[in-house]
Amino acid sequence: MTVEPLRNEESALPLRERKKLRTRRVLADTALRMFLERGFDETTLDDLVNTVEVSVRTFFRYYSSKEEVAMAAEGELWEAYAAEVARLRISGPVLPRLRDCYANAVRGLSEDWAERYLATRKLAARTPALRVHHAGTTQDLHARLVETLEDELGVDSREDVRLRLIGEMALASVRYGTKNWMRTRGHRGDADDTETLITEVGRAFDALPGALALSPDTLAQSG
Amino acid sequence: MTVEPLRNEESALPLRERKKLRTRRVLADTALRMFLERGFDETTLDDLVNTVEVSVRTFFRYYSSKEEVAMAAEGELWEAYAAEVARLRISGPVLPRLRDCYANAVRGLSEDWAERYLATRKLAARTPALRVHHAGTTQDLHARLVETLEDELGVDSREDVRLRLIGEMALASVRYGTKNWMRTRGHRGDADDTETLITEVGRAFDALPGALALSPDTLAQSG
DNA sequence: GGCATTATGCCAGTCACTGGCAGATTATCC
DNA sequence: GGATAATCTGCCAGTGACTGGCATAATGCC
Repeated sequence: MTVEPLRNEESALPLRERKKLRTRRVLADTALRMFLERGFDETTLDDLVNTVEVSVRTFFRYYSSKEEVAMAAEGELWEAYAAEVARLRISGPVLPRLRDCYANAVRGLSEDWAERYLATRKLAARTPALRVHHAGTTQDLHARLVETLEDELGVDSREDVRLRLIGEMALASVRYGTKNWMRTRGHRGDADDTETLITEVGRAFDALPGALALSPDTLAQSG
Repeated sequence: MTVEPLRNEESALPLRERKKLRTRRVLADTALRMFLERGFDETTLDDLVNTVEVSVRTFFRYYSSKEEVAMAAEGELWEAYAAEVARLRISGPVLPRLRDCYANAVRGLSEDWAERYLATRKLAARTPALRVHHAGTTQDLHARLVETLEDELGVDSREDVRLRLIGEMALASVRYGTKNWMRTRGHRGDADDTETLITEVGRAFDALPGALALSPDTLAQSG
């Protein structure tokens, strides 16, 4: 297995932990590369683990499915977003805070994340199985967000459906802001990719009131 | 295979078509019953096809996956909803029309649908694989709705993100209205289940503006 | 009744995923 | 620095979802 440089300063960790971290990364990076080159369905897990020189059994100790390793970059984002919302102490309107949390989460990710994320989403766009997986993880994230909001606001989401709805709105904004980001970013990989992503997602958040009131008459004022 | 009565008046169809329709239904009904009794993961496809006395190969000519046959009732709803939106000619605010479409779609479904749907959703609530499948089909439905709205409104959803957002809002309302319906319906199967479902989903639609403006200060006015 | 069409069943195969156990590697304690 | 405990990894054999190809059977049509 090719030894790759560590992304952050986790060199302080014990040898065993560093090795595990590296295996995780090599698996995700190699998987992404192979899936993009040959296609997700056309690449078997055997292909992947042979390339990385790891047994199948070991693979499943790092990732719970072929889909998960493909979407590892998105998983990082979801984790960061959930953590950011968990730290939140709310006063004032909730939705703008959820938007801020997203920005903070993205800014806290590692240097090369944006590039990997863009590649991941491109792969998902052409792979039905990954779109389904994406939908599933998004729903899981929604459940976590709502649970956090329940604790923070002291409201039962079964009693007040608005908690669930606002969670959906936030995640919808994330989803379609990201989609627009992918379109604008095209094929190059700029250094300020993350800031563009944050801007696009912010735009989607801001478009929510307009979407709610959408009618043929209001189509003129776009956004 | 036990011969079940036809649900509607499709007796006019040629024999072959009636048989196919019946096989489809027996598969879905038996699957739902077995999954509820023994659990989704614990019931193999072999168990199912042996019970229905159909070969595995034939099963996959009717349903594309084990998940799909389990969620057949939801599939009927999604089809009806998409068809209803496709018939829509919009003037005035879009969101209330999407709510009406849902009501019309539900009212157009067959007599025993509500009972099967409730059972389906209960099963999905305790089966991770089905929750993922549900998320996936919802996303597919969203794509169809947005496409329809694009045609109807003459707007490109890539240019105006509000189209996508309003689709998400509608489907979120459907999702959480349904969740509340399941809670209120509990275990019995009333005759007016469908109207209660429509009412609950309507409530969720109406809660959207309040969700958008949600803040600790507005928590008092629930719904 | 005969022929074209279409549905079904069987077979053999691929691939994702899993439990259990043996062997290797790393951490820890003296 | 060497023994021991904890952990990680690989191998094996298996299950179960899903598929292509081909022969057979049922149905529709005349």
